[in-house]
Amino acid sequence: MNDKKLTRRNILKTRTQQDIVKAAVAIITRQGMPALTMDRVALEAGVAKGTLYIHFKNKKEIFDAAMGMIVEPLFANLAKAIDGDYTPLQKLGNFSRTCIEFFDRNHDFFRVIFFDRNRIQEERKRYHNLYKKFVRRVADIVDEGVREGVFQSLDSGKVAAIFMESNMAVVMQRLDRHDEGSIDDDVKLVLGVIMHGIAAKGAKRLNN
Amino acid sequence: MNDKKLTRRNILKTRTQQDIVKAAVAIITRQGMPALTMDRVALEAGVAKGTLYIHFKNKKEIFDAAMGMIVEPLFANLAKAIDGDYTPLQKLGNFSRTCIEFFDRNHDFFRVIFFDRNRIQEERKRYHNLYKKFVRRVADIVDEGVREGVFQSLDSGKVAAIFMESNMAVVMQRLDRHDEGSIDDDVKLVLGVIMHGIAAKGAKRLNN
Amino acid sequence: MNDKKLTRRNILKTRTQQDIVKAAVAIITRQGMPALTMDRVALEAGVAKGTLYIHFKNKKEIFDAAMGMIVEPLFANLAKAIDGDYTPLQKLGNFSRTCIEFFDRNHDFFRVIFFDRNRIQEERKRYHNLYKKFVRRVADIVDEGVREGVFQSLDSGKVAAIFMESNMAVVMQRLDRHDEGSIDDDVKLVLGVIMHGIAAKGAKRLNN
Amino acid sequence: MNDKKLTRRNILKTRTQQDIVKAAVAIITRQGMPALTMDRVALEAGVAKGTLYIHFKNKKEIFDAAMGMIVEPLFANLAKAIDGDYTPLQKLGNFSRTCIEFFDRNHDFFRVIFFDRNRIQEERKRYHNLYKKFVRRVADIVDEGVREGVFQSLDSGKVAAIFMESNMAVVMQRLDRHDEGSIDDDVKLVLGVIMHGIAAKGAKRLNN
DNA sequence: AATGAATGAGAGTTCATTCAT
DNA sequence: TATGAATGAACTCTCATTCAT
Repeated sequence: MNDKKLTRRNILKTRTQQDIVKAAVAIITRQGMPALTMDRVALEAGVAKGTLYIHFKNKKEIFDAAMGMIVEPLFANLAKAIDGDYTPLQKLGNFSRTCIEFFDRNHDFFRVIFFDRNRIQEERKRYHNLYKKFVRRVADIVDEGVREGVFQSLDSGKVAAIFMESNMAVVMQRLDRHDEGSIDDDVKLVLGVIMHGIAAKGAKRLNN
Repeated sequence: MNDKKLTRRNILKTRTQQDIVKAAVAIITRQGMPALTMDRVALEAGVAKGTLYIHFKNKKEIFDAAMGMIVEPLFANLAKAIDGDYTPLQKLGNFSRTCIEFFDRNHDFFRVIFFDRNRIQEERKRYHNLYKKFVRRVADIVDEGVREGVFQSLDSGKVAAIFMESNMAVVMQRLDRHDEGSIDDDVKLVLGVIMHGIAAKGAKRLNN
Repeated sequence: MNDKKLTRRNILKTRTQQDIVKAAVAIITRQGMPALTMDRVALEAGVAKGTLYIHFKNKKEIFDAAMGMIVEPLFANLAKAIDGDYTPLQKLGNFSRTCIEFFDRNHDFFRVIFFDRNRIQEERKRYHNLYKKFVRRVADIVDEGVREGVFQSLDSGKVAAIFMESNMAVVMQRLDRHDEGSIDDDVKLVLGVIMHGIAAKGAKRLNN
Repeated sequence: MNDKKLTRRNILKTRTQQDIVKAAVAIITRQGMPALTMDRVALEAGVAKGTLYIHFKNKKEIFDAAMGMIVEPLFANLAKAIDGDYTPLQKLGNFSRTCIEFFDRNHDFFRVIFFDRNRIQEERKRYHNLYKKFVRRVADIVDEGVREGVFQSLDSGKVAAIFMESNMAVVMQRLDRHDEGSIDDDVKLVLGVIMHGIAAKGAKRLNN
């Protein structure tokens, strides 16, 4: 019993500590990350500013705890999704489902992170709008291909987004690896995957 | 004479404006976005701080101009890439090439934007590292599939990134559209595209 | 029994109080006076912060007790040194010995108090260095006088320090007494004492 | 003319800069060093807090400037006093006079530094009082010696202070040099100087 | 058009002190 | 008596913005 109490404490720490982290999450969710100031956290958590420093060494630790509270479950679930005794294809499926479910569950939070409803950083809004415009135009291309019978009939907006993000995936891999290899090869890679997927050539199709 | 003067003035004004924007880009590139302060921009541009406010309404406008200076060419090129008289497939290829070329050309800038070389905000580093860890684990799954003969042999790191970003693409579409439709369907969509691509079923393969 | 309990309590209370005071002394000695915070005292003493306020009214009282613990013995010994049945000269000798012995015994503590080993307040360091520079220069003057045969051959650094502090002694007496009397007279006083001492003119010399 | 202006500027810098330093000096003088906060300096100087950071990098620089404004002249004069073509004895005399004059001139400032009229650090007051008590007791010893005909008749308070500070001079030399040499020798040194001075044995007395 | 000193709100952090348990 | 979480004022420092020159 005492044990349980202690364990609980260890996991959730103090009520106040929880309140603070929750406050941080709420602020990020409602106002965006740049709004995360110690004053606001204290106000939202209903404690004095000094109290924050009893429970956390500094702002970074509060931020980390807030991110952890949101994001850690994702990574935990993701790990579970691909660690079991599954075929590679099943693993990809699990991964995909876990991702989508997770962001669905936390949509308020991530809508802010990604599209930031917040005041200050609305600079991105403009680029977000431009981005959306291009998604639409790529979707038009997809629709065009569907009409011409060269593409399958799928949700063209989502397909367009997949295509664009696939390019970004390759771009970021190049950036991160400091890889300045053949652009042609990477274009072929993206196009190949988008057009024909990664399934082995003789493999039978997934049943949808 | 007056004309000349005016022209000169216009050029000079433009020059100063350009200097300021260039300074902003240089600071972001070298020191990261949180280092973008008016003081630093003025110093880098070789003008007084007050001068910035003659040419730009506020910091946001300088930031926008800096982003514009970098990003606008991308959107212009992207537009060119898909506006001409091409087949849908060619358009996608053009789009892909334009993207990769562009980020390659501006890799210094975007490495900072994406991976945030700077000191203070290294909070993200942790999440970036977690992300990279998962890319590696998904790449392992891909390799596993290759060994089992169910996936083609491709750069598994890039394929993993494409897969993960494809999921994010769908997630963000859902977020943006406030679409809470069937998760299963979206999992199928992602898996379908990743496995078999979007090419119409009878279509002949791209030649690589 | 109740007696015993009370006694015990009294001892325990005293023990805790002693622990606190010892902790304060240790912190000052090791880390300097600005490091003397209630948190650190509590940690060092092995009690909770609130406990400090049971035994002492406030920080000042802890500081006073700590200073007292160190300095009181000096004043006690000093009193003993000059209270007995000695000649004036013997008293001065006792006084001198008591002083030097005392600071020797507590050198760690006073090196911090005087020379401020700590980081933050290194402002003083600069003035301390200037002071030391002047001690050296005055020592050079003393050495010069020795070579010229007008001064005795003594530890010129210590003599220089004695001379400089003698001036400060007079300065502080003037300050404390709000004495704005003849500067010439005080210069003569210092020079007279430094050159010929205070011994009555006919008196025979101390034997060294 | 422009030259003069520039020179002036270089020496005195901006008016505001002067105001700030003066404000710092005033605060130290009136309220003691711990009262030197940026808020108070700004208030006293009649500028905004942010303005302080235009003219000084941080608090330390303001403090240094304030100390410099007061103390630098002393060191400059002291240097002048001992650098000229004087006999060693004259140099000591010049030094002494410079010291006393200087502290007389800045008595307000140094009374605070030494005896601190301020609230917070009144801890020292107690020790200052103890110190004064001992000066009085040593003065009594001196008077006793005078009556017994072994000491000359001088201002016994100042002589007592000189004696006590001479001991401190030796103590601090020992502390600073980490010198743990013979205490007896140092007692003899102090007593010797106090009793007979440092003049060479055959030298003729100063004329007072 | 250009300057740069001045502003002032607000940031993160520290710490002596209080008080319910 | 002992605890330690909570307080809140005070601290140093940053920075976008204004404005007289």
